[in-house]
Amino acid sequence: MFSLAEENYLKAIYHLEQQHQGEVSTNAIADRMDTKPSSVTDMVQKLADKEVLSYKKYKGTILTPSGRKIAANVIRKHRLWEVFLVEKLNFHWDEVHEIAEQLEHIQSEELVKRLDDFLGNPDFDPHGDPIPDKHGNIKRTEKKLLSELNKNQKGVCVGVKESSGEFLQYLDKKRISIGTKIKVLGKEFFDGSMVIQVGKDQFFISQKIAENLYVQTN
Amino acid sequence: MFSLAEENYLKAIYHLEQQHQGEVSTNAIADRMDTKPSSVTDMVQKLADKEVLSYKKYKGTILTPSGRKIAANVIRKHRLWEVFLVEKLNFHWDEVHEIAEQLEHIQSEELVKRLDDFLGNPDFDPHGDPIPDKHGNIKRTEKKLLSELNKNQKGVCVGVKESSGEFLQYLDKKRISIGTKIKVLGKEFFDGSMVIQVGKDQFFISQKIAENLYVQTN
DNA sequence: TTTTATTTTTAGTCTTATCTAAAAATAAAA
DNA sequence: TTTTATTTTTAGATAAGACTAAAAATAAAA
Repeated sequence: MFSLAEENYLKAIYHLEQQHQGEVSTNAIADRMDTKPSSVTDMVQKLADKEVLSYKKYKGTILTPSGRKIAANVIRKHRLWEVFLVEKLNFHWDEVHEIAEQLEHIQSEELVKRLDDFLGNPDFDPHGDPIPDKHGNIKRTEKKLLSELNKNQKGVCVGVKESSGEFLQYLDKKRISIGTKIKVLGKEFFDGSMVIQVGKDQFFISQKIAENLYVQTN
Repeated sequence: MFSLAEENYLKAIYHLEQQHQGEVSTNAIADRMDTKPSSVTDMVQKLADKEVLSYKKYKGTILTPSGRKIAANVIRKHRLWEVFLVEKLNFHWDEVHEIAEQLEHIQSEELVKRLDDFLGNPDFDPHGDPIPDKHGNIKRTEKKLLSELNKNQKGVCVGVKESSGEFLQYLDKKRISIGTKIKVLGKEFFDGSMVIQVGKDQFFISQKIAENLYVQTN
């Protein structure tokens, strides 16, 4: 059994691993968790003893498979609860994070199973982030076309299919570039057009645009 | 803001006040919370400083109105979550206590408000216990113990005093739940045992059973 | 390759909530 | 009313998780 603090460390390290690929530095963890590096060192040594991560002094840490599974399960619960809050309690997608941050620590496998079923076994949370399955596996989607995304899914722009000047100039005007996050707010099935969110701007795009933008959804 | 431990103390003291009417002893709190009396003394002094209860050495403690309100709110959340678990996630009424014990500490007024609406503003939890309103007021009903009824009197089951798994499972076996009509066919004054009618079944129950079932007679 | 800057760790302290053991107060019994 | 038993409190210790300040290791710059 892991304490609330331990779970939060594992979760933070998991997320940092995704971003930076590989070992995570003490300072990076401290930054993300808003604590001091010395506190991180203490905790990381404790978690290394529990064999949920491997740690070498001054060399950073990396989760073990068992640590990764625990972290993924916390994230699973977080995202399932976010779905509950938005879909069932009608919260807005920007109001749910802090509450889910508490709910993610409720311990009951049965509860998670039933909640998952109650919500219709969703694959994504309200922000479009994928929900890990009970084994901690995330459905890792390779880059896809923006046009393949559905309502409420989110992606990061990783490339373009067509690279004509007109198209790239259009993207510049809309402030879309490699690394830009895009969220699908609505999708019209008749003509494949979309309403998307880019930064704080929301606007309409045609299917032709959406079919020429590669996004990554994990 | 009160810590998880503080909330649990307030809740325990609240329940003990109901039972014993008036000041609550240090030992009683320790018993209920499964801690040592010395720990209780420490916490009670701390809570007295915070003015949620009043405490005089060796004389026991009693909640202040503000302490009582906080306790009632924790109980409100506990019972609302129990309704959620049973009504929405199809848990059985003997499986929900421990999970609700965790959920009751989630901090978000908005969440409670929306949960309450989502559940249809229930007045009672799955065990028949009343759910305090947002001000901490409880709708007090005229319930009595089945053991107080005499031969030929009738009542409707409205709650349980004990809610251990064993007892709830016994009731299931006998097909007794909230709303079930019960008629006393016979009562043995020597040991308080009864013969009762539930639906078309007639059977014997011990005094211990009768003392843990609440009924309403009007 | 030194020197300087940055990162990370260690050592020691603090708070919360718990415990044990002993002392003090209250209640019960002789 | 004195003695005995019970309850409650105090004193001191411990564990988790955080902090500050200083030391050690690594990385960057001269």
